[in-house]
Amino acid sequence: MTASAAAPRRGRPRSEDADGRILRAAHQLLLERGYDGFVMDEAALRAGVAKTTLYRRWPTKDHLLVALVARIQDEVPVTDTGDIRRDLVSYLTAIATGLDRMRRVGRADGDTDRSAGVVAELVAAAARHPDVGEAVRALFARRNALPLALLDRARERGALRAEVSSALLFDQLAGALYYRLLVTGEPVGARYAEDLVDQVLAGAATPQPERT
Amino acid sequence: MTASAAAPRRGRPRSEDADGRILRAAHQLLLERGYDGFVMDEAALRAGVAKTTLYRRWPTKDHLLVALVARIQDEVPVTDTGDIRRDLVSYLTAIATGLDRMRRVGRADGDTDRSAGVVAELVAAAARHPDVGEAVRALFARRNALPLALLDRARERGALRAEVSSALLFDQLAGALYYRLLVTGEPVGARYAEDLVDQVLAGAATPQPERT
Amino acid sequence: MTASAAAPRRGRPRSEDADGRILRAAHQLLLERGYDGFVMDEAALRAGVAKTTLYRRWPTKDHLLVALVARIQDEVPVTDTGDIRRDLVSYLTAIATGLDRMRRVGRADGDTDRSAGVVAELVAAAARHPDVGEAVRALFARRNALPLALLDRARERGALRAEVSSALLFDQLAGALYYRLLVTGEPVGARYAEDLVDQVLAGAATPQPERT
Amino acid sequence: MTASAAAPRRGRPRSEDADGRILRAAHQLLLERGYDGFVMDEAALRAGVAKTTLYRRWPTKDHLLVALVARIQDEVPVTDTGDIRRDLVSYLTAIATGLDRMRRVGRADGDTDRSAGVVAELVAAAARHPDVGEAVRALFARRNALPLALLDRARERGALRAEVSSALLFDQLAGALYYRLLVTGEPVGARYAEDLVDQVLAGAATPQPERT
DNA sequence: CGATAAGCGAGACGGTACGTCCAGTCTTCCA
DNA sequence: TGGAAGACTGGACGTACCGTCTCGCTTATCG
Repeated sequence: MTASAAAPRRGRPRSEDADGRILRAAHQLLLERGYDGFVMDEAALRAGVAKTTLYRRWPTKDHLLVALVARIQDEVPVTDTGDIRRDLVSYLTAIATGLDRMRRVGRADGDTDRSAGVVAELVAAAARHPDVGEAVRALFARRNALPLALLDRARERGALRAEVSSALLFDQLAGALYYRLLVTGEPVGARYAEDLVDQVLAGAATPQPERT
Repeated sequence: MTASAAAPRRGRPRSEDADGRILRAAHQLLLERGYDGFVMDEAALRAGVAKTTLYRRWPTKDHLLVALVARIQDEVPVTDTGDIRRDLVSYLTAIATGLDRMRRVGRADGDTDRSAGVVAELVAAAARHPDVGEAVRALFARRNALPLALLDRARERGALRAEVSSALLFDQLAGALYYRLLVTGEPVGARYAEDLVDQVLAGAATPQPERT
Repeated sequence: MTASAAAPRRGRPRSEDADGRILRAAHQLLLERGYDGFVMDEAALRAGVAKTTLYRRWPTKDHLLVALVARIQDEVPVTDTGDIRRDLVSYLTAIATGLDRMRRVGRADGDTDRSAGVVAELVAAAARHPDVGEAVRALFARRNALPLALLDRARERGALRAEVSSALLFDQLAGALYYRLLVTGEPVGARYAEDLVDQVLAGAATPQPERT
Repeated sequence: MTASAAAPRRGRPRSEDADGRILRAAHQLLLERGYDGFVMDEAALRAGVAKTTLYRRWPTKDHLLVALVARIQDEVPVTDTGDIRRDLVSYLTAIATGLDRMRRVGRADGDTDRSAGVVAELVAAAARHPDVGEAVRALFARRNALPLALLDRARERGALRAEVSSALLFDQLAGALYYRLLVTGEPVGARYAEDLVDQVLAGAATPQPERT
């Protein structure tokens, strides 16, 4: 009962085979060369596909790469054990690992550079094309839906204060991670995730009896 | 007793005049055209300087622009009124305003795109050249020193809990801002800054007597 | 029985139209500005063609200009009236005229400089790139085939001594012309051509009865 | 009896030491790199001299190199044994050898390219600057004075026909050599010199009794 | 003997062209 | 009409190298 009423598509249909080959080739090329070194001609060549075919599917290199990364990074596991601290830590650790893998893309093994690599370029790509920005934001909205729901549930069962905004809370957590990755370049490991969660949950201010 | 024995500088000294003209021209050009539209030839032309003179000072367009922005964005006012909440809010608001100005650079007035613009490009630039990354991180280290000191003082006088890490706390605050700007593209205004500070200070978890 | 099985040429063929426009524009530009003043950007601009299109066809400014001049200078008329003296004089005069025109290329009208101009630059270009040298030599081989044949015929019918080498003879004639043009800069006119031919034919030595 | 009345030169005199070092360094650099690869900065560096010092002496790279080559190539031995054939052959052989040495300048040993190398560039240099052209022509006038005198003497003593023009005769000889070197790139060896002289002296035309 | 004039080393500077790179479009032939 | 191949436009980039200029300093001669 797929709604598509046979959509009378005329002419030769797009090769689905090509789609796969392109994405596979693009993925590997990105891994080898990084964002800047990723060249459309080369991508087409490796996929055994004409450049036209690339551009028929994605209007821009930026579009292609954002789509590609969206595909790769889509799954972030969210567990709900009832222990909000534990769930958040494992979630953040997963993200941190993913980001760190992205960061190393296109680098030689010994490279100790702390810069943000591909992630930064994607952010820039989003900045260059409104629609790519839209896509990236949609991607993140989707990705973040689960953890946000997790936070909501935690609040509902009384593990979080009633006044707490889930969105804000999430910003504090994810933001710190991305800030480190994109801006200060400091490492983000499991330890950091734990400390972060602890401090976020506990709050920074000394207890204020009258504020209760 | 400064060891520098006057360093007998040989050859024609670099024209400080040129430096000024270049940075001024570059600044304006960046404002008008944005990162992508910023063209070295044009920058040289406007500064009344040969392109070689640009490249003698900065090996790359990325280098030049990062240096330029570093110059522009260097000053972020930090007040210390003794009321940590107030100080943080005003600091974050100042940053948010600065970022928002950067974001609009090179855009037509009516442009409603929520993307990160120049900031994202700078982050990407930092990702492309290790030395630019280094410079950016140094810049942020310098910029962040004052607010970090502010947090330290607040903790010392008992306004913050003793276990709180200033660095971590700062990440929660600045991170959230940058995350919104660079990734989700949601607006960051004064209201957001206030809510953020409140929640960060108060903590998310419900009071846990036994955790004390 | 030409083996070339139609070579199934794939992809977009090179625009012959572009070829024409380029060569026409380049020709005019060379006439106006001379070798040194000939600038690739300008040539592309005038031809209404991207610079890459130029470089796809000729790897270098030198290559382009040599090809261009080869095209322009290809035709040198050779007459065979049976009177070898007359034929040679008219041939040499034609060459001299052509060279002289080349020499004036890119010069203001009143310019009295006796230097070799474009011709010299072409020779230098040939010296800079082995393949250009090859092309130039091939060009001259083609150009010289006719006059050499003329000399051969003259010898066969007894107008030249049997021992005479056509190649050597040709060197004496053409060489003198080029030497004047390129090295000493003295003018080469019709009068000079006549005297040259006379002396070459007559020989320099006093008759040596015993040498017969 | 030099008219120069001590020319009251003021200021610091030019260092003759520098002159020597420059020319030596330039010579070697030219040999190593050829005309195109000869770079003023490098020449100055090697001579241990400021670029200014170069330009104070020669207004242009072309000027410097022409002066340099003039210096190197100045001496061509002319013998006068009374046997005009022999004298010419040995003279031409000497020139041919010199040219061939020039041709190989800046080339790797195995290089089989037949192009004219430095000689051609000098000719082009002469074409670019009127005064360099003048200098080159003066140089050749000086160089050619001796062989021309040789020819004159030969004619006077009856070894050459009375009507023969020395200048023209010389053009036939030297011209052929330069033509081969600069244009056709064919080798010029001792054998060629002999054949050339023979044919030039004998004349090409069959004896024409009535032309006497 | 100090003023003056030039030479010199070092290196920045202006200028200008070159050749390259790459994104994205267009044209041709083929399935 | 999709696709492969590859030429094409467009535009910036960074480089190269020439010849000039500006420092601070040195070396001569003149008054």
